[in-house]
Amino acid sequence: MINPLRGMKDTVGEFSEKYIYFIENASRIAKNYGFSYIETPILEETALFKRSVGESSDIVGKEMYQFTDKGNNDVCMRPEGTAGVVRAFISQKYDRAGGVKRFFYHGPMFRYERPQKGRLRQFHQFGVETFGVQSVKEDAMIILMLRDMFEFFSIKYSLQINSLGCPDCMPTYRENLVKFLDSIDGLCEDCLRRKITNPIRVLDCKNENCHKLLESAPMLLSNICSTCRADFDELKSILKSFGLEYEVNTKLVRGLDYYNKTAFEFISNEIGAQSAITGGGRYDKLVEYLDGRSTPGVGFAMGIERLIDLVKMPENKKIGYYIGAMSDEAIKQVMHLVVKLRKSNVVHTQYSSKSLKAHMKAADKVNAKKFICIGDSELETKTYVVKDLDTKEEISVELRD
RNA sequence: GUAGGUGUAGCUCAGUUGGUUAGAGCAUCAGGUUGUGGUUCUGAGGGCCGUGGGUUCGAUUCCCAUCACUUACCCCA
Repeated sequence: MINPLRGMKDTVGEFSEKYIYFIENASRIAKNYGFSYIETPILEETALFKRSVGESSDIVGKEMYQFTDKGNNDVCMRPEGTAGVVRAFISQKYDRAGGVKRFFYHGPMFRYERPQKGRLRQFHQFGVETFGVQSVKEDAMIILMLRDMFEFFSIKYSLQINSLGCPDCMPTYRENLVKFLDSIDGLCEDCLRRKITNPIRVLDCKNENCHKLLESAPMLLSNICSTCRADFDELKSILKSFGLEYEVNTKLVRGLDYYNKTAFEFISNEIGAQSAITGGGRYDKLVEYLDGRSTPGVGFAMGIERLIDLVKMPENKKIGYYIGAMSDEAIKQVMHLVVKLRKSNVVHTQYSSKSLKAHMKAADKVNAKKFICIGDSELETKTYVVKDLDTKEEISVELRD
């Protein structure tokens, strides 16, 4: 027997029902907010992710499905969605055209990691990206849209926000932080490594000892420039005016190199260790890094497998028809009626003749609302009965060839 | 890579202090005297007890290895 690869799952059964429901409704809400659908290739040049996500991140460093294709190109399967969308934005020359573009996307992403709860090697993200809006009002609007989505799906969350600063204030802060880190002893192994590769992430360490050592570390938020500060204050005041609760987490860091200014995470405490169900923020320099004309950007990505268990589906109502045959002669007649009704209804049927009782049981199983059964007497009288399985009402209908 | 947990029917799990024919619930299928359902009753099918080796007269059970799944660390959505 051939099994699926480690960390790969089939989308079937209850998961597929929920998946479709999620995608349809998240898409609908995104459209209400002015986003339009974009789909980019799963396979991209490896350089795209090295330059955008950043070589210091584990994603690029050791988790990419990377290989050389038959044309000798260094390619990899996308580990995240933003890089591809930004690449497409530039490829379409939207950066030259100017103006505002809003996109939403969804689909599989690939990271070669050890699978655990809420983490697969092939997983699915839903995300949005806005290009060409410098105002932090867009950041706020995107966060408000997420609130709409989570409310629609009845998902409980908490929101954390932070500002990562900009190219004017971040480098200075980073230097100060490294100086501070050099001055202390006893950091864990991971932090010593992070000090070199991506010092900001030391702040995020879960090791208790490191936590203590970092209590007197310089904080990002108290070192950002006046522009960043003003934007962050405006973001907070907008969220407040919409009654959206948030927590400022000065240690919140995005794992991807391209983020600046606004960073946020939606967190659930009901799903295990991988509690971040959505992460996002601003990336004003990314278009430029990827050789486009400088264009600000902001967006988020949600991990669908992480939040799908929290999605509450509406109760399924009885819908459509069940049509059964009670004699072999009636099967053909049933098939004709089934095909006719399927032009505008969900219709279930079976190709074998069964007792009326057996058919009714089958109709209940598929949750049909209307029930039709055709046997010898129906063929003889040229009429059949449509029974409503909710109201138990029956109406007689003429059987035509 | 590291650490813990789990592998028995399609699914969820019992069980065997080592012994002939391995159980339950759910699901599936067929019936409950000629054609009115959702709860019920009866019956049937379905298992290399994860794989390989060891101990033993005998292993699904004990020992070793291995693989798979799972949770957690790292990282991230």
